[in-house]
Amino acid sequence: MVKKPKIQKKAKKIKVAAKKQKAKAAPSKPRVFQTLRGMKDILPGEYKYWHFVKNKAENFANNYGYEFIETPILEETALFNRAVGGETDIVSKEMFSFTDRGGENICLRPEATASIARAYIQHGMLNLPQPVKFFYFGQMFRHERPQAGRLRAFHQFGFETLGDGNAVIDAEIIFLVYNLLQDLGLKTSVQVNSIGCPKCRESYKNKLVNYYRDQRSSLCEECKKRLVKNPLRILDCKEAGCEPLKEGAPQIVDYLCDDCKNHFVRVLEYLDDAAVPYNLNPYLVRGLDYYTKTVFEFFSEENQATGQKAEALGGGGRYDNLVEVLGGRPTPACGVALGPERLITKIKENNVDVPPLIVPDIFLAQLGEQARKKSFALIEDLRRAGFYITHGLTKEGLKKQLEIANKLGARYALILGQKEVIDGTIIIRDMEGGSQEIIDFVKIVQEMKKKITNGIAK
RNA sequence: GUGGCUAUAGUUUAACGGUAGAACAGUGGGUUGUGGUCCCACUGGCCUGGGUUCAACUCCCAGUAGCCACCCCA
Repeated sequence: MVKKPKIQKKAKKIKVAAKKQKAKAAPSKPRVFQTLRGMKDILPGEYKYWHFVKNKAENFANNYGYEFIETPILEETALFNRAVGGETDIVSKEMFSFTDRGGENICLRPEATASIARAYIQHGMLNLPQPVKFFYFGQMFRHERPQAGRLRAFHQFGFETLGDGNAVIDAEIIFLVYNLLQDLGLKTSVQVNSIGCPKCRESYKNKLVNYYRDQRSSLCEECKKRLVKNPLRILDCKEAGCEPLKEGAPQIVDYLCDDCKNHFVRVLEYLDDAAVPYNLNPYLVRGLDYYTKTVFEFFSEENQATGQKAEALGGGGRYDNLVEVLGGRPTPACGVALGPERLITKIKENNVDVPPLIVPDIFLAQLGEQARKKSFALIEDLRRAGFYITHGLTKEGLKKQLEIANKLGARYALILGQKEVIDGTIIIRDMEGGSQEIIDFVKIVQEMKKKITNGIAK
């Protein structure tokens, strides 16, 4: 390395000093904050999509008899350890968990089913008529590397049925979600599998381990570990060495016990009867420990067609042992979760026609102080009469106000100026055609009722 | 968590080792009582920190964030 001449060094020093002084002289602006990684604001422009999805989901919940429930976002970390499983990815590497001021080990919930099972037990809901059916919608948190459609703070909504082990329940949930997705304008397909109960799964695991042990050398490193820890997951692996092997692997459906097999067959029969198209996927293994018997995932259809690797729009299954694992009485249950962010992405991609949020029926424009005062009272009258109304009370000039009315998409503008105040009249302007009529001020509410209930609006 | 790509007005973007132009949006005006078209003007920007250089928005490094792949799932 060449040493710099002294003069240059000196110049440098002066420059740095100058910079420092500049920094002092001009007090730096406060820094601008931004959302944490993987978290985002839902802005008004985006909101109609959220309203669309949430609204439809809530309607389905009502129609299918699911009651609304909200559980806290913070829970004891141990809850998920126990329910979801300490070895699962979600718990072992994706939880926002920390020790709070009281020394308690708590976390932001990574999913909702565990909380719902907890609530069911805590509030003695086994004493309610069974099954108990819940609908939830809320934020979940997973500390993952974010990208489109995978966030650290994201939403899930879902349907859970506790207290009934009948296969109809599984089918109904799949059917419900299938219909909901269609109603949202999304063509989807369902993949279904059964992973049996702990008993038959155990015997299947042995078969699977035997099969793979013979080919151990072709397995990837990860799968060699899985062979011991969680052999079912090997079926999920996409490594070049592992993937082809699953062709010859024993399939769990062939090893289900009578009870599990019957259950699965019945689920499929119900789906057939309801004409829900589904694909049997013997390799579908869900990543949460609490699942038993039926498991399923929903994908958008074009992803299947193009073979593009798809994120699931939703998934779920039966979890007959969860309540017991969490200290409750043995209680069969089944549920599903969906991701509104992903649904919205698809809705946009498919150009689904999403209705705008409330558009004002009426915009009231005013000119002059007297008119403004009179308008203030009139707006309230119109609101009470049930109209969606906005106004330009803070504005001067008609042009400006009509411009706003136009941008908002208001159907009618009411114009109240000095002239009208003196005459005791008001102008109704049809914003689409531009035609205007002058009405007696006292008759305006009645007149608007005529116009707007006459099928033009709402 | 590992690897790759990216970062310029509110948004989408252009150019350049000598500090930046556009379109759309916003504001004001043309029209002080009439919107959606048109015309004019204005506002507003190089993610942060370091380094190389006489000079960095530009090159290098780090941080941060976004996107992509893996992992996994919503």
